[in-house]
Amino acid sequence: MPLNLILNNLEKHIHLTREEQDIFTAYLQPKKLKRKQFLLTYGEVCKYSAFVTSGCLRGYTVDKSGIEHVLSFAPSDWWIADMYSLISQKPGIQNIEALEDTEVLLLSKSNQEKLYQEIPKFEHFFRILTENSLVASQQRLIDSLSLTAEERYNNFCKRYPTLIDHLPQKQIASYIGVTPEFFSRMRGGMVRKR
Amino acid sequence: MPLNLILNNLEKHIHLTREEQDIFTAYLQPKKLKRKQFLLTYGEVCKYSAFVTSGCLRGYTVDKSGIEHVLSFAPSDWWIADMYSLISQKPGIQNIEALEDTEVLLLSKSNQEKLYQEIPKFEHFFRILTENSLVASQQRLIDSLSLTAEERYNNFCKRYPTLIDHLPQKQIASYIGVTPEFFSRMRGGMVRKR
DNA sequence: ACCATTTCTTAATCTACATCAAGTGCCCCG
DNA sequence: CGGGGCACTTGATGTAGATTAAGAAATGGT
Repeated sequence: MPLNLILNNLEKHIHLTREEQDIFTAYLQPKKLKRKQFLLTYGEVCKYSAFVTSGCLRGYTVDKSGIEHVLSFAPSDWWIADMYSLISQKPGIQNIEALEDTEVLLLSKSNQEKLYQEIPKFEHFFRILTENSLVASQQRLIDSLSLTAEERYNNFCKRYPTLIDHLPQKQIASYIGVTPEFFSRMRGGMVRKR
Repeated sequence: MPLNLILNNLEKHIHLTREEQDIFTAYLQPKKLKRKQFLLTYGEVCKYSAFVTSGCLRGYTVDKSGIEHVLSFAPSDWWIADMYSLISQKPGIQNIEALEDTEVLLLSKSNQEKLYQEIPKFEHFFRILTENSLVASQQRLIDSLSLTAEERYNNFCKRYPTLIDHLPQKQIASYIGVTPEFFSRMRGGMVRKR
């Protein structure tokens, strides 16, 4: 049951009373997405944080030559949003799309702010969530600056073993920052070793 | 006077009473660093968030072939820490070094946590600070995936005009992710245009 | 003021990865 | 159950930026 999943997710960092759980869940809005349907598109203002209860989303940008760059995957039990747009309430730069039929729970920015007021534990929770995202983002930047494509691929396999055999290769290629062609070669071990 | 600088910095997001200011400043620990002195080195556990009141620091990692990658510059009025290590309290991956004689105010992790308890506004402040870092880090990742070195250089010039003519070129080269040699060419406009 | 070190420039060559092109297999939808 | 697109592979060629090497200029410590 989806509400259990999100309550357990919160429980990783904060403990809520029964009443607090009820306040929280009343702020949530469930939504179903079909494969290839968008939760958010480029230029839209991001108004929600989304928590995935089943399926999988991807967040990506499109550069000026039309190439897509996957910024994040969100399988179930993950949060996703275009943080830039959510914070600034300016038109965003991400598309968030369902890679398969997916169910999410939406928490609007205004409800999120109400939670901060009403139950300060939520400010604590989202601070920690954001800190962890920051560390992950910085690590990915370090990897992109200092590792080869193959090393990044190996890291990805170690870190996201579940995603690997469940996602189209081109999505993973885009995430680690190579073309599908080069990715295919790497997997086949056809990149020359030294 | 350094305390004013940090209090104004807080004031960007939260308002403190006089007493709260006093509690806060009592938790701070001033420290002076000489040029080339380290605030933190690889393998050390990061115990402090540092706020720069004068001078400039840089945070960088060294990859396995010995190449340095600058992750952040911290001129005065900026916060810096090895977030990975600060959060996990595991040995860190960053070196934080003074690029010139620098003064910082240190806030220990334990004092920071005390502030969260005693004055919840601080949790709010650091949540926002972390959110902004996250957005900046994500943007930098997007840039590194989708822009050429020259475009990243132009962005850097626009975003940090003050730093540009005040930092050694090789530091900027490292930040945008190119060799000093290539950086020099770019600046000279010697990279062939099309 | 001076020397040593570091920083910056310029040039020749090299390489990881991209691009372009073609072909194969497969999966989804009508 | 058939076919049209999409995902993947493989090969030939192109290129942004790295590496190596060397000299010139700037800088800072004594």
